Amino acid sequence: MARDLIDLLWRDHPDAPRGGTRGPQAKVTTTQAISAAITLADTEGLTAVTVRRLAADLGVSGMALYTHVGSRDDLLVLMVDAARAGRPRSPYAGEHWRTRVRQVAEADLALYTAHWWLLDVTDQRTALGPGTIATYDHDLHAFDDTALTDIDRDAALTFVADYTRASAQARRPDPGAADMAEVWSSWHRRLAAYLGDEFPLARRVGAAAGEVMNTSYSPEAAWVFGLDRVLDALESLIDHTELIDHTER
Amino acid sequence: MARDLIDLLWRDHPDAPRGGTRGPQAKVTTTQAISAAITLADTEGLTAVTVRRLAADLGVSGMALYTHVGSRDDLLVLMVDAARAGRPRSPYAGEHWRTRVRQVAEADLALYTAHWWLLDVTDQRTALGPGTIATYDHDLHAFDDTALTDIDRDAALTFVADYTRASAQARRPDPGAADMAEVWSSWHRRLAAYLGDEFPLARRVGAAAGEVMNTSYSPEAAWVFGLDRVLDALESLIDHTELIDHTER
DNA sequence: GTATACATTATTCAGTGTATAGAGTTATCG
DNA sequence: CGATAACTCTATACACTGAATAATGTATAC
Repeated sequence: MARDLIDLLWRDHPDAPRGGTRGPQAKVTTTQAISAAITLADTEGLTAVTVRRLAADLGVSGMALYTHVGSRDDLLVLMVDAARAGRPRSPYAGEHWRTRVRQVAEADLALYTAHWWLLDVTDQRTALGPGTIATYDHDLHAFDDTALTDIDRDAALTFVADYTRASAQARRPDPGAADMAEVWSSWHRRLAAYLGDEFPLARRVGAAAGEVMNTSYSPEAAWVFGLDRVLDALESLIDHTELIDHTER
Repeated sequence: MARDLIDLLWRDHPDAPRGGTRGPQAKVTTTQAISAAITLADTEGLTAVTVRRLAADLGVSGMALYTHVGSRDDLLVLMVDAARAGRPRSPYAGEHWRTRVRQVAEADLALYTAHWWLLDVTDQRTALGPGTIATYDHDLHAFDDTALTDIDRDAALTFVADYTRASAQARRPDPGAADMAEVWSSWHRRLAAYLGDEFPLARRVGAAAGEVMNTSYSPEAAWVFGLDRVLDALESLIDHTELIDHTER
């Protein structure tokens, strides 16, 4: 096989080119390879998703994967689209755009939480996949009862998505967190010596923020609060647009 | 050598451990290696910064770098801190926090624009470097005339920094952009066939956003507009804090 | 029954970061 | 001065990575 990425992304579509019937039956399918790669990435991170390792997990040897997937980069795109396809796109609960957009942001954050490696894939070609497109369409509908132009609607969604991505990045359980703690405990004395009396503000604020991180601080609260700020920002845009819309007609 | 990262970060500090005087004179210094790595990353991207390639650029052979740098991961941290140390931290022009924060965001964006690879380094240990700390301190002072608590001040700065980072990511000149155009031109027909009549909203908005991207649209305008939204969001936080501050005294 | 199409495999190549061992150079100490 | 210790640099080697090639095996189509 080694079909084009676009055809692999849409492999469930009726018009997608299917493999011929001749030859031995394939031990694994593209879909199986992708889901095995996803569970592997979920448990051991994206760096564990090597061709050999994934092939071993599938009981197949190395190069056999290239029959079903094209390249490792293509595999990553397929993984992202499969993950997005699995994100809930249930009908919106609330009537107001604010509750809808909040719903979108929370579904997005939940997706990152379930698959942190999504933060590591930046390949633009994911935009061509059915899962990504379906999600994009669904999310855009959150702004249905606003007067935003198409371009502003896209920009607004991007704004929310970027905030969500940044928040997810901040909440991400760092596998090197233990290492960082170790690094800190062995170096903070020397760092203090280097700092001396300089940068009192940075030291005070950094210490406060750091303590809050390590103790009773709820990332959930920070997330909700920040999201409210984002929604406030969008509200000013949306109200402004409606105003213009009314006055110019 | 192979000093600890913390000592290499603070290598210009008077108390930093210096190398002994014995042995042959070093062909390269840590600082030289870092700046060579930065120019290499600027021109060819971070993936071009391999140990062998950088060593070749310096006229030195592979393993010699480990005398001055410890590991490639350490090198990346040193590169980031050096870049941050070079960011202008001029005294603030305006009196109002809004102009100050805008100044910070724009300096940050300029730094990303000069060194796109900064977006690729996520190592937490950069927080230990003098350049990073000095920048953090400087940026925190932008909120000096507000009543924000230390924790909120840190959160506010993070909010701005995250928006700037996301904007930079969006504006980043993708080296695979030509490839993406090629991919698009060879696949958009097939994609259209797969899409059929589905997702009309996504297609309309996506087309509008895509066209705007390729034509007369100014990313500068989007940046300024989004930054204004971010500042609006902070304003509601700051005003609210001052209100509480006044009433509770 | 033979030709064709397909899946899978072992082998191989060009990369990567880095551990190890050694060679060469220079300041310091007896 | 000569020996030693400290230091830089180099070559070699190892365990990885993604991927190209060619060969082997297997099922369908004619």
